[in-house]
Amino acid sequence: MRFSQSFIRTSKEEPADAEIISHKLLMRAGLVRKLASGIYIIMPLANLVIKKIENIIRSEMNAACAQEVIMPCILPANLWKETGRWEVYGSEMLKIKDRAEREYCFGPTHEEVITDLVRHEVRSYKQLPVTLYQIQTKFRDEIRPRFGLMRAREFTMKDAYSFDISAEGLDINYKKMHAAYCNIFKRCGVKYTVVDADTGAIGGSSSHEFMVIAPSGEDAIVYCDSCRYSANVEKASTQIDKILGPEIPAGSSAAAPRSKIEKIHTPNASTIDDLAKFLKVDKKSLCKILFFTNGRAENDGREDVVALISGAFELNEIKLKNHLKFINLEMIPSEEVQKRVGAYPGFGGPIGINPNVKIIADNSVKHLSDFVVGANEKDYHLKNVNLSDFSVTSFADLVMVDAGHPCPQCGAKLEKARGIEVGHIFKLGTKYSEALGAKYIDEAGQENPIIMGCYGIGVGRTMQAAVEQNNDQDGICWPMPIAPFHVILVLLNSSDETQKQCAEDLYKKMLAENIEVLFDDRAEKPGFKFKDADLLGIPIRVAVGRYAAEGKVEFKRRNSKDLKVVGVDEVVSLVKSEISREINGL
RNA sequence: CGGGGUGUAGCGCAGUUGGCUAGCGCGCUUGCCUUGGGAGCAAGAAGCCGAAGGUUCGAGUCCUUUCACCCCGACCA
Repeated sequence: MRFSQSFIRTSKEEPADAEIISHKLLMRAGLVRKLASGIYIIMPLANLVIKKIENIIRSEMNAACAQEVIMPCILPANLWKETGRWEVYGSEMLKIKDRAEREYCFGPTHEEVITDLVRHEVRSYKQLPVTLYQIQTKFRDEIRPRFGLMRAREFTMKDAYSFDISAEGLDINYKKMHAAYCNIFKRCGVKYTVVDADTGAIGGSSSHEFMVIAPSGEDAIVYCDSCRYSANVEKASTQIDKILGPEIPAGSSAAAPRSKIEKIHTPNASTIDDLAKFLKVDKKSLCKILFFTNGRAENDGREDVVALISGAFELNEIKLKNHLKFINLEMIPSEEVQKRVGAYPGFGGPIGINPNVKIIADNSVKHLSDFVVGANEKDYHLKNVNLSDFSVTSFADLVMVDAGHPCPQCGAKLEKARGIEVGHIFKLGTKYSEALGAKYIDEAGQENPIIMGCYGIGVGRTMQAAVEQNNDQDGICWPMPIAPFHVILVLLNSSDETQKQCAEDLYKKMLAENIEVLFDDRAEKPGFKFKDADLLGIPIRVAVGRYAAEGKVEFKRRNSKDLKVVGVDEVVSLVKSEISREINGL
């Protein structure tokens, strides 16, 4: 490609609405353009990168025996109503109607469609297992799109679905996909880590996320250096007894009140920190109360709950939401807490509240004795409270794990980092096959639901994550396997006939050798071209300049300061060996 | 959806005690000059001042409504 004829539009000025480095670089290097909030045009250069990522994905999927299909992006509503997700997915789904007022959505994910396909095509165990995938445009009407392709509303996703006759079969497929994903991200040249994850709206029994580590990542993860445990904080657990001491066994003498409950005056101490300071005790011995609701109207199935947790921890709302099986979880507005729950915000406690309100307690509460709770009266708390003083509806792990907490596996201190979720794999089990009646007949002639897994990769997000991880103050530094071009050939002085002839010859030679080369033949000054070359981040730069008269050119790697002057006749083979080493050697 | 903010040339911005012809930098066009890290000079093109309504002799500027976009939260590949 000749730069002079290309549709590459670079800019030295930063766009006003980009926050993170990769978004700025994507804009400055002319890789993407925004059409509307969360909706982007992929420019020619970015398209080259995306096609490379897609082809890496394809080769690994095919190697894992997955077969590519293309499902529609406009999906009929009835399938979604069958699984109940027409409601559950809610306003994140873009719903549309045709001229006959029939309802459709623009597909946000494809479990329903693929399961519908398989229930019609598969009858016998002999047809299983099978894994299908597609690379296709999705639309999710995100509440807040941001960071360019990082959280776009319209985006390209690779989604794969496996169908098995047994849990063991699913395990095998899940491991295969896990390995394929590792290969894919490694081949894309990004540093990633795999973490235990929450399954969210997709559902299923277990899942792992593939995270590209970057400070700008939207997810927090914790990991353990000594045993390699790692998890999204949404999912992570810890060892409570290492922090609070052993659990107090229910019904034992220790669980019985040791001292009488005592009402204490605690003026203005309405937060855990204030209260701990006021009472001169550790936060551990306090019990925090939080008020939640499923957000529905009073006469439309509203359910209010309170959650209890040791003052030593923060509450993880995702864990609570999963435990309650709520579609929605919101905090009750503090001005309504008294009326709805019968507790006094800031001085709230589980004793004496509205008996219809469920009390969900974190497991950490089992480790507390003679603790402090609010008295449900302004400026008063109760001390010497124990679990036997009120009735807990259910216990659950509700802890938000943080850096420094003990690793759930080995007890070492956990570290915290941020990551960009580029891939997510799920063991779905029979959630969709049962809802849609996707069954097979086994050897004994029995009908059973098919056991499913699903596996997603955000293609555009992976591209941007690669930029987020591979850049410097001058621009992008593409990893070789996904670089839009392998080489940028820069003619430094286009009015110098010797240089020009030399560069044109080299360009032809490289094309003849099938080298992916961008030829900067523009009549610009050298400095201008160097800046563009750095911004675009093409891994190898060959510059034709003042040494052209001696039959020599300059060879430079984007991610190194070293400049080599090499003969025109040897540069092509040098370029070729660098490219093949980095693409095949990874 | 709740909270905060911004809409003026392709991009980044100034101009808002109402006033005459709406400006600056970058980019763009033409010419000259220049060619090793985003050169210089000269000439030029480019704006329904987000949209609609109102107040006024007069609105980019004031009022009302509306739309779009961005940031903080929940959601996700």
